[in-house]
Amino acid sequence: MNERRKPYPFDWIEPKWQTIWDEQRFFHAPNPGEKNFVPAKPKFYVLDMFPYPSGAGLHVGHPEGYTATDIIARYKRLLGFNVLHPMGWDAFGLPAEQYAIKTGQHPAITTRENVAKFKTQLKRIGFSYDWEREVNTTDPAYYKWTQWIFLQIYNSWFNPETKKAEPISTYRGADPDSVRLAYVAEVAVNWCPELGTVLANEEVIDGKSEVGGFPVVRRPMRQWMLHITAFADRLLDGLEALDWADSIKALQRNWIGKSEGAEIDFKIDNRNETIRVFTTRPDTLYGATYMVLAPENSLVDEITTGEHRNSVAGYRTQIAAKSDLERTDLAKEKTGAFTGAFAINPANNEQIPIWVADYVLMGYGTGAIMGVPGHDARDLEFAQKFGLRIIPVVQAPGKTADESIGYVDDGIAINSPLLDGLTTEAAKRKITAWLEERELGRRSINYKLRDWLFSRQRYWGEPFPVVWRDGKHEALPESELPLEPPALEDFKPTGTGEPPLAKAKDWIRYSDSASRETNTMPQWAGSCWYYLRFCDPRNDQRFVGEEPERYWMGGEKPGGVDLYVGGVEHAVLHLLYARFWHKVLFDLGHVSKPEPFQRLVNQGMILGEDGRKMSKRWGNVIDPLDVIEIYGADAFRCYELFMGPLEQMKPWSMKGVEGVSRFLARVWRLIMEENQAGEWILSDEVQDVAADKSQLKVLHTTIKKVTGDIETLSFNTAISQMMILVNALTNAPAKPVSALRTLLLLLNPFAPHLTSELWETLAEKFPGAAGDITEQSWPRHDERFLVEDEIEIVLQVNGKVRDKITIALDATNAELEAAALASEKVQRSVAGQTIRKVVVVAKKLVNVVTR
RNA sequence: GCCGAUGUGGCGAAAUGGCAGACGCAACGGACUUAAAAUCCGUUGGGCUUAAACGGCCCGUGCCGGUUCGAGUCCGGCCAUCGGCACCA
Repeated sequence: MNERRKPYPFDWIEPKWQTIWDEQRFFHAPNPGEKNFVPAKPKFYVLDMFPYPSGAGLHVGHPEGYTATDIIARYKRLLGFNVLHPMGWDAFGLPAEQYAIKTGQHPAITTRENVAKFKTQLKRIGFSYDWEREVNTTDPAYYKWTQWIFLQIYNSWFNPETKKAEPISTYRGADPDSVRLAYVAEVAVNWCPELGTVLANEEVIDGKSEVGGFPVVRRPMRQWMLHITAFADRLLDGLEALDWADSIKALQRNWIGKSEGAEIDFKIDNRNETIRVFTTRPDTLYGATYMVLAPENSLVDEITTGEHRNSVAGYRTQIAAKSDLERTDLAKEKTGAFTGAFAINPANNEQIPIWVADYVLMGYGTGAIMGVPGHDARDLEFAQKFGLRIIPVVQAPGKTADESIGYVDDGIAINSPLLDGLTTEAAKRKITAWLEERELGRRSINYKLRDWLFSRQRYWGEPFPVVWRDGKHEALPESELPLEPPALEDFKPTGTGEPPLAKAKDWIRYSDSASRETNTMPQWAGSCWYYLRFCDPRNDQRFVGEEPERYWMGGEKPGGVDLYVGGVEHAVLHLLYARFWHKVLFDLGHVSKPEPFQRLVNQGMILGEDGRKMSKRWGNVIDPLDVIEIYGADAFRCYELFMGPLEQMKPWSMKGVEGVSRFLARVWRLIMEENQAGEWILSDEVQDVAADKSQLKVLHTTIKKVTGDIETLSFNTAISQMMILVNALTNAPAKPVSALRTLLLLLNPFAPHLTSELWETLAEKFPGAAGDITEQSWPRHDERFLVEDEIEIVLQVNGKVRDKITIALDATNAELEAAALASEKVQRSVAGQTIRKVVVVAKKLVNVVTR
């Protein structure tokens, strides 16, 4: 596109203002006590999920949320807030390491290059970040504090009395290592041979690695774990007071997966041992006709009797050989093997067989269940396949006992001497109390949430500040932080499960008697607390200064960050992990708030023009810089949000960008015109005249709507309303400069370059508005300009519109009714019918009812 | 299977229980132009009625029912699409 065809000269306006903003530090937010800090202003902390700087650069999906937050940031500044709006880099991670393996280039170099690229792109869009607060998780000055926080976690335990994290020194037990919030355990991990690392459950999708899609197998390994499950209840309860979408809260609740029930001990027949099971339906105990142990349950070997040893061993081998994918395949039939052993049902002392089956998972509950085929779909299927007894013990409403087999909801207890006639709820209470009295069981709560597998066998991550001595781990002193990873030539996995750091023999050797931990932390670590570091990013004494933390994370609500915007893909893990760390830091007194993020919004994905997910494969990826080249950054920003509601998934459309670009050009031409020489000069039509009544009405309607819409993040309708205003002003022979200035202010958060330039141009000819547009105040609407003397009233007959009349605003209901009945069209519609009722809605409508 | 979200013109989408489709795109017509682009103005849910215009009428927000003077919006029951979890006892 050549110079002449640009709808307005964004190509020089945009770089001009970006330079001014940078040089004059317009968007730098000083901390309390620093120069230019204004204590009287309220604070607003608006945060984006910081990106992983990949080699591919930004695509149009990233800036959607970033534009939304930037509009909020600019709007809040005009409203007189101290705004914290930072950006940084979540730069540890696999791609840079994989690239290093392929090319030998150190991940730090790749990361530096990618960060530079991302930063250039973000700056080109005109975001008002305070770049002086930029952080990078791979910077030793940053991960020093990531390691420090790990030590806080390591040096804490969860006190069940106070339900809080406390320093390990307050623990009175014999073995503190057994209760630390960071502990080492031999666990079955998701080992990915291809990546040469273990993965968290969350990083495994359908038995394959989330990154790369490589096969993942189960394998026991010694791993660092974080005891997040201790906080399950608080993570659950804390959701209540947060302004998050219900759907996101539901995802977290679902992930935590709290279920209440009972543990029940079944005595093994002829042995002095019991099998403990967890059930949410203790009321169905009389219907428990068999038990099942998970194949990995260590009791299996002990109890299996002679003639069944071969079949059980065979079954367990067969299951062990299966991948996770095969095991969780729902379509398959139930399988299992009888152990030959029996247990005693504590309710009725009946002997019931003990089976092994893979539909019972070792990782949930106790790794054993009581089989109640009458009222559990899985147990029913299993019992039917293996011919086990099925007893109905809960009667479904309106059904016979036999018809109630397979009924899994609440009903009335039957065939249960102690419980007969009780509702499910009452029966649960009674049987639990009965079991507790006899010490055969107890109330119990189970969670799906597992402890967080926190170690990775990688190079490009934070090393653990831990050394091993005589087989025991101990923390490094704080003075040795940051602990930097060793320089390596070869980043390849060792293939044995030993991390790449194991290759750095000198580095590992800490002293004659101690050696360093060679695992590194997962990528989640750095992002668990970056929002805190932004408050005080250059502090080298503390992970965040107390005063900046209290100021920026302050406020009346429990969460400190006022608005957090990012992709829904982080709805569970990142947000749960960050909340967990935050609660530990809160308990230990390091931060002032119990929750990190008060209001959370997930932006929807942007699809390609073909309606498919953007991907290289479809060739439908849109590069923001290509769009900006043709239409400018302001048009790009506006289109990102004009497309539709922020949270919705929606397809990209270049035609749509063009439409928005036309709108901005119309704004430009409201104020500017081309002279004979083809130069843009201030238009003669811009005059210092008062806006007329209709202009004032649309202007103030726009102020009101845009303000309300920004608050609710309804940016698409805010832009629509500004289009209406511009359309209304376009044909005015004289453009009142006051109205234009208001328009520019309203549009400024959306199109900051264009409006800055026009504001400056207006100021040259029309005095009275000193300073840059970003230094002005947000306009307020005046209700007086919205009301009219006369108002249009809709006349309905039986709910259908028949006529419209214009009538005085203050017309009484009686006058409205009279006017409606006088309408010729209404009379025609009601002719020959009896009027039964007339509904009058003041200032809106009159409905004449004849039925 | 469970949980959640969504369903409105040719397309992206608007609509405190009160005129369905604002605004934008696309399309069509007009003005300007030698011409095109750009720009400006106008038309645009479907159908019936009418020679045409004006006017009038009917239908229409995934489907079926309900509440209401009045339902895209509230309630009940389905269907479809997308997302999450998934043998979680």
